[in-house]
Amino acid sequence: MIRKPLILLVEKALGKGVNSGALLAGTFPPVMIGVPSNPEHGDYSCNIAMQLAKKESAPPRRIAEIIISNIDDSDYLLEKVEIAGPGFINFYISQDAWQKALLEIERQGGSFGRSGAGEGKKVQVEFVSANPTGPLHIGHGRGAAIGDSVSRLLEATGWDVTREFYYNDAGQQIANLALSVQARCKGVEPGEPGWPVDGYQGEYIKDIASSYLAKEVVDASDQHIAAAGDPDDLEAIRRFSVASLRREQDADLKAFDVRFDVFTLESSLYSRGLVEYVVRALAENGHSYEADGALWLRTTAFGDDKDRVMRKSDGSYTYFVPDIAYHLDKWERGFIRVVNEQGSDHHSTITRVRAGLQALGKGIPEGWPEYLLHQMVTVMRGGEEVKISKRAGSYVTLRDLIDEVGRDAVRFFFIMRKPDAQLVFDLDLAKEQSPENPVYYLQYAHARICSIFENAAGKGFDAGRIQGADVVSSLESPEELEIMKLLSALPHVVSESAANFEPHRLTGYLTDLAGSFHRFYNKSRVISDNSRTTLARLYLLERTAQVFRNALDILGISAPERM
RNA sequence: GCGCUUGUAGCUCAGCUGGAUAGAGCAACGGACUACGAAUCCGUAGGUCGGGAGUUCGAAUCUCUCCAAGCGCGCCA
Repeated sequence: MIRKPLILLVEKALGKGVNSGALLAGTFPPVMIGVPSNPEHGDYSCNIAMQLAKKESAPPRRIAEIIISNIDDSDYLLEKVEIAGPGFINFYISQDAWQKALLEIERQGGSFGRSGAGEGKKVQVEFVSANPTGPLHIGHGRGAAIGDSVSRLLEATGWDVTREFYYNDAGQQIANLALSVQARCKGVEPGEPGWPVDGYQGEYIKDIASSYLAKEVVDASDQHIAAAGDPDDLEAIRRFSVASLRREQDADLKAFDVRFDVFTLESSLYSRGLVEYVVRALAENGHSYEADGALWLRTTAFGDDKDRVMRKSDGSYTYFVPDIAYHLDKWERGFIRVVNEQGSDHHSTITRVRAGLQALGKGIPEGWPEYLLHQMVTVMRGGEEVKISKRAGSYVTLRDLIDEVGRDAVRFFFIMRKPDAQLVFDLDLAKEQSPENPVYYLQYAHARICSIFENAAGKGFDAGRIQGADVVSSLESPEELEIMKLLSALPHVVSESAANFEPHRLTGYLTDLAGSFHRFYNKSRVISDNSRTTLARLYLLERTAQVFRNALDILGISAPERM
């Protein structure tokens, strides 16, 4: 909000410098504006003069002088401009500009922080994509939180987002699932004769078996299945089991407030003939060959370290063939961008999927689709690591976590660190609703502001109906300025978060904002005998609350008015 | 052995895409409520940015090389 006009000022100054002959013509690097770590160096600084020193063959400080002398600050954005150190240009923003920024925040209201940068173009975000072989666990939770936040960030920057969930409803894992349920139907326990190799041992398998025998009906998001109740009908068991688990996962996602626009079933790629089509197309393009009774794709031609089997000697396809078919389908549905959010344990699929898409020769860009990988979550309970094993049935489910910790805290914890760093989830700490928990820290800030508004209302002040233009000039204390500076940074933080798929930047921003509010609160009284100061501060806090709500909304976290 | 990711204060982590004196929260110690929510604030202490070399005006950030951890490296998904 301040940064952009500043960049424009510098760019215009460069242009004027060229016109007057003081600077050499040519292309300039993009103007970068940074925030100095030392506040004495101004509100913003620019290093363009040092970057140009070589090209202009002039000392950076002289270039900086030329730029400064050509700056036309007609809107009185700047208090002063200085050259410092080796050639930094330090900008000191006028109080007037910070104060006026508040008026702009009020004007933009709920849309402040958002932008139209994506121009309404279509982007698909695929995430979670858990197979229906068990409830969602804590790892899926991280994927759900990151995927949903990134989707919201993309929406906030003007993209038309489709949230998509892909699941494997065929194949070996599902066969195992069906066999496990069947064994339970027949009263076979894990380890006993007749228990399937690699069977799923969790309690939920037993539950599905008894529901099946009781001929229950299951309604999942995309399926309506009535149990046959016949323990010998493996196909009926498979369909019932998948639907049952889909229903459970739907409920988990709903509890987490994560919704999907499209569910794609792997089986549909076969039934629509897409898998066969892809295999044929790859063969026709000369990228496949037969060896050892199998059909191979020459992925080494596209950067892989070895070729991969497409069709096994038993005639079935390996998982990555439907994956390619699925992504071709995404492309043909018109998504110029696709973001796949998944666990980093699947990172080896990236090369294969992209290789397959390149081999199809459809003109799909090499870097398409984009991938966003998150590292593993380790769960600590009682100071010990909880081992996650789906087959043994011992793991923390997402549902347990939400029930114990609360949806907002779980979401916040999952996104507060950059996705590619491992996450230690300390259950005991997260359950403890203490101030160590950063989500309480910032929700408290919002609740505290709302509480001030209530008090103000009791004294006849309506924080929502203050004429900002009349009072903002009273806002000039260091604490007030600190808040104003942070507020106007929101659009930049949102666009950077979205561009890099880094929701944690926004959580960090919110923690900073909460901190500067709490500092202000402890230092200054909002409601006082001085009505002009009171009105000005209420006006400032009204904008602050707005920014909390806008930013928390982009993260899918609530902004409670009391706690 | 190869690939991806990570390594920053005692612990958990930031560090705005190469900028100026590396930051925050916990934990430790010392302070602040007879007024708007003390779920808060202020102060003190705490560092070889894993080690080494290189690139340049300038490196936690880029390159190379070691060391350590996690995850991959199936005719599993």
